[in-house]
Formats: sequence, C-alpha cells, structure tokens
Amino acid sequence: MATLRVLSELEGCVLGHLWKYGPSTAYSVRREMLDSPSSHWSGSAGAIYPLLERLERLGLVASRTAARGERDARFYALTPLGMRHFQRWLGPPFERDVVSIAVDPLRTRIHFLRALGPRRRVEFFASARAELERHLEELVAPPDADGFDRWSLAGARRLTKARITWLRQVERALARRASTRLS
Amino acid sequence: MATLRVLSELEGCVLGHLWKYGPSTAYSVRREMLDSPSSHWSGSAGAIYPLLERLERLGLVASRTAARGERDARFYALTPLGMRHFQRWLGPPFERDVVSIAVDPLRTRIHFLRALGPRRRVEFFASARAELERHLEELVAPPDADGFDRWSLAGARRLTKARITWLRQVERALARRASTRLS
DNA sequence: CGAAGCATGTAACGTGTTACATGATTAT
DNA sequence: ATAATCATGTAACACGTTACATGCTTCG
Repeated sequence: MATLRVLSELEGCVLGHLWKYGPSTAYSVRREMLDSPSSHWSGSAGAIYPLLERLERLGLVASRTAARGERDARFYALTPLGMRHFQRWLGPPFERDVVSIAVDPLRTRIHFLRALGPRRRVEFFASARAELERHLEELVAPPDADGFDRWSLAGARRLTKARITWLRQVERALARRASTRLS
Repeated sequence: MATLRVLSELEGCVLGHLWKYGPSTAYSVRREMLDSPSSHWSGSAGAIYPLLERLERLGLVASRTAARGERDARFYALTPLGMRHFQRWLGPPFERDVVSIAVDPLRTRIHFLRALGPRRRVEFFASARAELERHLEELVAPPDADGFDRWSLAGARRLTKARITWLRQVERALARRASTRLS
C-alpha cells in the first residue's frame, strides 16, 4: 500500500459509508449526514463533492455514471486500495488526535469561570446542566441502528453523563467554598 | 452591546488569556498554547497574529506598542467592550456546539468496527485502552494551575476514564457475543 | 401546469495549519 | 563571533461552511 497522507475524519466516514452501503452517490452520503442528528458535519455539498473527487484521484474510490437525464448520476464505490486505506484509518495504530481527549467547550470555559460573578455562575451551571440533560434525551438510537451504532451511542451517552456528574461536582465544590468563606 | 457574530473558541481563549494575565503580546498568548500539553491548538503564529488584529478592528482589544529595537512589541489589552463579549462568550446562554457532545474519533470508529477482522479488533481495543491510559497519565496539573484549572483538568480525566470504561464494556460485550456464537 | 424538493454541483469565504522570513537578544 | 532562541510576522494551503445556480422529477 502506497504511503499516503492520513485520512481526515470526514474522509474516513465517507469511505465508511461506501463500505457500509455499497456504491453510493455523493448525495446519499450527504443525505445521511443531513439526516443524522448525531453527526456534527453539516453534510454540505461543498465538502462532499470535492472530497469524493479527491478520493477518486487518489484511487480510493471509483465512479461509474448512470444516465439520469442530462446530468449523470455518479455512483462511487470503494476500490480494493480504498478498502485497505479505510481499514488503516480505522486502525490501530491511532493518530494522536484519535485518542487524545476531544475539546470540551464547557471545560474550556471552566478555566475562566472566575470572570463571572456569583449570579452568573449559578446560571452557568443551571443552564449547562439543563442543556446536557436535554442533549441526553436526544441521544436515542434510530430504528435502523445496528449493534455497533448502539455501542457508539452508548459511548456518547456515557460521556454526556460524565460531563453532568463532573459539572455537579464542580458546582457543589464551589458552593461549599463560598459558604465556608461566608461563615 | 452591539450585536456581533459569535466568538470562536480560539477567540474566546485569547480574550481569556488577556483577562487572566493582563496586557499581553501575541507571542505570550502563543507561548501558553505551545507550552500547554492539554491545548489542542497549535499556537501557530498564522492563527494568533491575524486573530488579534481582527479583535482590534472589532474593538474588543486595544494595543499599544512598546519600543523594542526596530520592530515594536505590541501589547494587547481587553477593552471594556471586549470584556463584555468575553463574558457573553463564557456565559449562558450556550451555543449548541458548546454543550453538544464533542466528536470522539474512537466512537466514530466503533460504527465501522465490523469492517475489521477478529484479530484486528483485539488490537483495536488493546491499543485504544493503552493509549487512553497513557493519556490519562499526561493529564496532571502544572505547578501554576489555579483551582479552576484543576477542576477543568478533573473534567478531562473524568471523560477519559469514561471512555476507558465504555471501551472495556464494548470489548467484553463483543467477546461474549463471539463466545456464544462459538458454543 | 406550477410548486416543492430531489440531485448535482460551484463560488466565496472563514479559520486554522505548516513553513518560511527576518530582526533582536542571549548564551557559549 | 556565532549559534541558538526569542519575537514578530507573512504566504500558501487545507478543509469545511454557507449561499447560490441549475436541471430533473413528482405531486397536487
């Protein structure tokens, strides 16, 4: 397998779509991202179409066109090379970013929480907690989810619960500190 | 406060740096990101210098130059407007991305785990577990961390542990399924 | 037939990255 | 003196976003 720059997350997911569903149009890849509430990609045409052209130039996918009026529908399929790179992307070994903890904007904000007054801090925790709980309720398996999809979802739920627990712990600790300062 | 597009995470962090350390040069902002192992930003000059120019055009920071040889050192400080926007960025209400779960590349890969053979799957879990444990050991507070920094770090540790627990659970479940299929 | 939306793109832009350039300062 | 590193940038690029353009299909 020729050395090739590391695939991006989006590229890996697109290859994964082709692996999972077989030959697909750019639009159906888009569709999945547009429909999925858990995907953080917009499914923008401006990302998908150039990406598939790129992958074709690299030889990871091959397209055949099917007549559809004047514009042709273009079906992309994984090539054997593409399958190997997909599996490598899936891999181990993992790139550093794959395993290092994802950025958590709430965690980032805790660094600066001292910049908020007491009243705003209370709102901070209340709002964050409420939003996280709401988010948790959105994390339900769609009807067509397979076992692996469900395990993935379980991971998302677990992380969300961990964030809630952590926030509660911080909140309680700060409240305790404030009360001891007052007493 | 004039309506203004929402600040990016990096912009918020840069304003946070100015809030925390007072008037600073672009370089010292960079320095902090270059040095911190937990920041996921590269601290690239090509991000920081234009960003501060942008914030100055928006009136969120103001710079004064101090003579330093031929090139001047430029110290940026938060303006009152900048402080208000920083607090708004920090505060509730939160943008959707702030609270919705961060992308977890490991979780993404679980969706496609069926594409790996049994042998590679074993490697997948072993490698991921090992890397996560290693990552956990890196998550220690630097000597100058204040209380909020430590709470933030505690969040990172908690999330990492949640990922480890989740991975172990998935691994065990798959092993169980495999053994029942064999028996 | 006309409107909605399916399907395939293109254009302009924002933001962060790496790599490079260059002057000033510090250490050997 | 000269090498390293501090400090201030600039240039080219990668990748994803929104917004737009346009042809085809379906449904009332």
